Amino acid sequence: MRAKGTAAPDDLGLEPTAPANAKQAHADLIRSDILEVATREFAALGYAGARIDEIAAQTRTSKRMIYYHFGGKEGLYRAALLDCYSRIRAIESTLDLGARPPLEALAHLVRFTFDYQLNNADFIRLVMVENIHRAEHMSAIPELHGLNLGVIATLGEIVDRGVAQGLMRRDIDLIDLHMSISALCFFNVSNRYTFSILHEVDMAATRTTARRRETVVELILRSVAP
Amino acid sequence: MRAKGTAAPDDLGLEPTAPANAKQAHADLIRSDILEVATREFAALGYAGARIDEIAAQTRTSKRMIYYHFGGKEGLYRAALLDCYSRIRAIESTLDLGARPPLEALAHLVRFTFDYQLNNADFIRLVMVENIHRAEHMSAIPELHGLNLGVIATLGEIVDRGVAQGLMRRDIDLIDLHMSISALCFFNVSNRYTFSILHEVDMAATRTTARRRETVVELILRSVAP
Amino acid sequence: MRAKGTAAPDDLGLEPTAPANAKQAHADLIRSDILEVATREFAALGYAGARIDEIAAQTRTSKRMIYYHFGGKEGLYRAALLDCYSRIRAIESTLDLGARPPLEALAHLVRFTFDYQLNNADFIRLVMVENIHRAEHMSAIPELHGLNLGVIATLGEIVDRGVAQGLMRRDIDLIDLHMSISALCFFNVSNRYTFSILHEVDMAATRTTARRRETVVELILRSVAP
Amino acid sequence: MRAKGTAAPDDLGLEPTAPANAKQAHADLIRSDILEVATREFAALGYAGARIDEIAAQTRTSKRMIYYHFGGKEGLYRAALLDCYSRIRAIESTLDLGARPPLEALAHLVRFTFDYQLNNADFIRLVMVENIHRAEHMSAIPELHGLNLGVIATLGEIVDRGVAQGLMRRDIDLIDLHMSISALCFFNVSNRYTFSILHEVDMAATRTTARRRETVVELILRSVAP
DNA sequence: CATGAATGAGGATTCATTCAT
DNA sequence: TATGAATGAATCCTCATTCAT
Repeated sequence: MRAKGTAAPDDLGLEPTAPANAKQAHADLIRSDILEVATREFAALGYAGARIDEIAAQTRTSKRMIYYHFGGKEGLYRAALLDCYSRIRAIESTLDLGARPPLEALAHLVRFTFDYQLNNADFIRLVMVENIHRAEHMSAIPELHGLNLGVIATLGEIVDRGVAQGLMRRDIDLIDLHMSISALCFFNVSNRYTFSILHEVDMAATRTTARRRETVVELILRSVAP
Repeated sequence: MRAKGTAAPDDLGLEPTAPANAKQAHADLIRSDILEVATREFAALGYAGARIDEIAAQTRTSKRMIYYHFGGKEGLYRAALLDCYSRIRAIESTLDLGARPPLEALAHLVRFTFDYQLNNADFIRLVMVENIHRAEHMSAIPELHGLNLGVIATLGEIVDRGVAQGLMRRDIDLIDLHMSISALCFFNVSNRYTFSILHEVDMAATRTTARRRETVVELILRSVAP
Repeated sequence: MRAKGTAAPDDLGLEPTAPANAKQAHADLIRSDILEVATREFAALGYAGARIDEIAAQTRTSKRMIYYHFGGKEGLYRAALLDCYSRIRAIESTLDLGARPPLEALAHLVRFTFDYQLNNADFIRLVMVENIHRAEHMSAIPELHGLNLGVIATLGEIVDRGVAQGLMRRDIDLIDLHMSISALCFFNVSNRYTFSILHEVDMAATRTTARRRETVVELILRSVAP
Repeated sequence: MRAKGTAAPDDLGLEPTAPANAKQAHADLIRSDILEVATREFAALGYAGARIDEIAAQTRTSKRMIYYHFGGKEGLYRAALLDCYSRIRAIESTLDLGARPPLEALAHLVRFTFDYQLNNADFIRLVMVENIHRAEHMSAIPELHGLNLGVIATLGEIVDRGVAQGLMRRDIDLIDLHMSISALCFFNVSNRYTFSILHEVDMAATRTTARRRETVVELILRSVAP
């Protein structure tokens, strides 16, 4: 399908190398511009619903550049997906939870996760889109395989300390715990629209959101208590 | 535009009336057939990704009949959505939770929700699709507005009894509680594919699923404890 | 194309025979009902633009009846066309112009034509539709061939008297005269919309119309003056 | 929806700018080609009756290009309409009637109008089609609003001179006069087919046409006489 | 790199008409 | 006679992608 082997997608690694020169820097800007629009469009309309023409129109460049840099619609979608995951992982790695007491660290992690997902709805929606497609695109991106193992390790350190201090149960399954945190934070954004209609409430309201965050924190803290 | 006699989508109401005659019964069968296929296709490919041609090919009727009975792609999608919600509501109303002790009733409700969503992945995926589209189709289906208020009421009775018996906290927010249950059950199905890749586990494995169900039950029970 | 030889179209002769019985009378009512709607729809949307479904929906009967009585879309269109022409001919034959002085008779004929066309815009539009289709449907309706020869004859009597009395030129071509009358009256209705836009006036305004009628009368009278 | 670069319909303005380059020149040729065929087809079959497929088949390009350049059936129709009106206006502006004596100028204008309409039957038919649709497409083309006011002005100069020289009545309404000219010339083409059948004559015959032209000229001249 | 033009393969939708009861 | 259901053959339109300059 893709014409020539544009190496572009592989350039989207997690550590952006310093641009060799001004030309490369410009190219990076163009890529960022396109990716930003693409993320929004794929998140808003799904993979099939997004339009290359529309994405190009919202960019400062032309449709031709999308094909040049990303090879096609699928390449663009994959790049957007990888870009989103790269961002969150980069930020997560700066959390420095080791310095806090275990329960506080856990609460902090939950709040961070809650807020990040709340403020990055397009990322959440992209993950939904990907799940609808049974993660077939994600499967093809090696960088994403096991990407969250680092988060699990971080969680492990917190739990280890919590158990050692008698503040947490001994039989906590880390993946289970992470899944609970993710589920409770994710749903808040992912199902906002249908939930609002089914219950005739406004899930996007700020007050609702603030209360919900604390509910989630407490839920998680209770779940790890001995 | 369409002449008469195609109130089909409205016929998908919650109380299916007995077909007046053999002809109508046949039409109902055809509608069911189409809806079943449509649900699967929309769930698998999203709204834009699903193909009317493909849906028609998988039914016993022709593409033309889809337009006759449902008016078009959007009408079909809406009908599928309403059908899914109607089913779950119908089943929920038979749970008879009032006969059980409060904590057991709550646990039963959680297990039922968990299993139903696990066994009706297409429904879950359809809800995801709808959220990607900001519930714009759902908004246009009056029957769905406030549909879950009944579930909230049921939950309220359980909590009332729980509080009265000193088994539950006094300050439980019903919608919050319902949201937690939904989130924990939903995620399990909705994010199965991406989660499996990010953590290099198989979320669909039966053992994993069984353990997860009990984790969720315990999480909820702990959350309501005084 | 048409299934069986429904004799219906031939029944639409110019002299409606007295209905043999109540059943026939009912059938006539149905035909009238359908024809009225059909005339309006064909006039409003053209032959191809009119919809059998829509026409049926506006009648008190069903689509099936259109096929039963008129055989199909083309039969219906032809019947509507014939019906319109039959009406105008029937009315024209009651004008009794012979009793008036020649110039007055001519003026009367012009005013009648002007008003009739003004008040029967759907008829005018149907004639336009037919001309767009190069009168191919009309060609197939024998009753319409030479239908206006009677009007020409009437005009001839008036002119003969006018010439005899020295009130009109000797070299008047009757068809030419009739065409001028028709043209001036027809245009008023047929080109109302485009003319209004091109000249930024409202041709449908009552005052405009009244003045225009007298302009036309005078134009014709001047044209026959010796 | 459509990305950029397809301002084609707007390019059909009255003053065709010189194509910037060879590529654009080619595109203009293609647009002309399409427009020519479209005018013919819309004129022959009406708006709904014309087929995009058929139009495409008669051009040197593909159906896809029609959508690219004109956006769709309606855009194509509008472009054809605007094109026709632009042509006639362009030609009218070269008539140079000011150099002739008033009655001769008027006669010349009538003959020109008569001949132009006779030789551009597709234009006339397109105007009919537009009137059947109550000029809804024309309304949406700003360039056409008040387009004929220039012709009225030209007519005004002639009449002014005619009145000054005592050759014309003082109370001539310019729009009325223009309407009479238009009506008499238009009918000749527009109602050719039905008129021929109703009167069993051949309105398209050359001799008939030549005589009719002089009849119309005389009619108009008589109408302005003092 | 940039841009307008071009394209084939599909995809949603419509319509006149017929059938079964 | 009346009505809902059914249908095949179009018909309009869209999309990802490529080409020429």
